[in-house]
Amino acid sequence: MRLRTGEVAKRAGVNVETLRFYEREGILPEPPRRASGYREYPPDTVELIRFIKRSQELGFSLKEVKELLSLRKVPRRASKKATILVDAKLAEIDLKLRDLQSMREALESLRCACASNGSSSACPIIESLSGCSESEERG
Amino acid sequence: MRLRTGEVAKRAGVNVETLRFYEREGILPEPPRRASGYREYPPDTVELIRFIKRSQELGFSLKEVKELLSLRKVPRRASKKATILVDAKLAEIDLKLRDLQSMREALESLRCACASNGSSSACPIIESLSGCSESEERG
DNA sequence: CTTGACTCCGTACCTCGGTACGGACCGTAG
DNA sequence: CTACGGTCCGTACCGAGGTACGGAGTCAAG
Repeated sequence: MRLRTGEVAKRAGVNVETLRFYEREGILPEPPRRASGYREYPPDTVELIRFIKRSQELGFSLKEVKELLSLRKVPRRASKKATILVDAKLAEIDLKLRDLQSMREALESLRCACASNGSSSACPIIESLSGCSESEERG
Repeated sequence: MRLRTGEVAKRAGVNVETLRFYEREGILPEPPRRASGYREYPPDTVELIRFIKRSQELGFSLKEVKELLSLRKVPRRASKKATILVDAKLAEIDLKLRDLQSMREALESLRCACASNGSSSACPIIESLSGCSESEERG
């Protein structure tokens, strides 16, 4: 049950050209080919692409996604360096989680602000993400 | 205590040109000018820019950031439509939070997998974000 | 064995989010 | 008054992440 480009693209919700693009960029592994040259993808390629797309929505670049994916196939042993990389990613994710959470709270309070009157001018949204306490220098 | 472009840029950690770019795009409001034409920013512009930058790291486009920012100045009354927009954003954020959380868990378990042996080939990372249960059609 | 949809490949092009350039003007320390 | 750095503006360019095009080969249905 192998899939061709069109089918994979349709199921994953992306353009066929995108598959070729990812392959060129080394993000998607080169699939086996028929004699005719047609690509034949294993079905779980669809999940892989969805993962890529979601990661992008979370603010990761393709380069970072590639990194993330490379973690799949560490040799189980001798992966102390991998662990370090994982820890770095975890920290990054935790930061995103915190930021997202405080943006959420800000929006929530903004929603309520329509009910309660409010004459203050300080904006909770901006306050939520403008902090510079923990992590300066991350641009 | 108003700031000029260079100072704002330095404090916010962006290029001076970026300020002009944001202004052109209508993301940053046009600041007052001196007689000479020099921009004079209120100091909280720095927070605003930091907000923009962090939002981008969370996967929001400049267009979305603009939308988010527009929520600041709804007239407190008659903002039922704004509430709808806020709710949409909240849902979007919740989805990001869930995805991020499950990516986090996957990475965490991957980290442990180095200690425990594991002969399975299913990858927790991809599994974490490949789900299609709740929200098909979000590309 | 034709037709129409699908796939191949290379190359060109596109949007987004900036960055850089260059020539003129401003502001202030010496 | 002269430097020298900051700022002005318009325009050109850049990298990331795709997207489109066009000509040729493939494959399954009729």
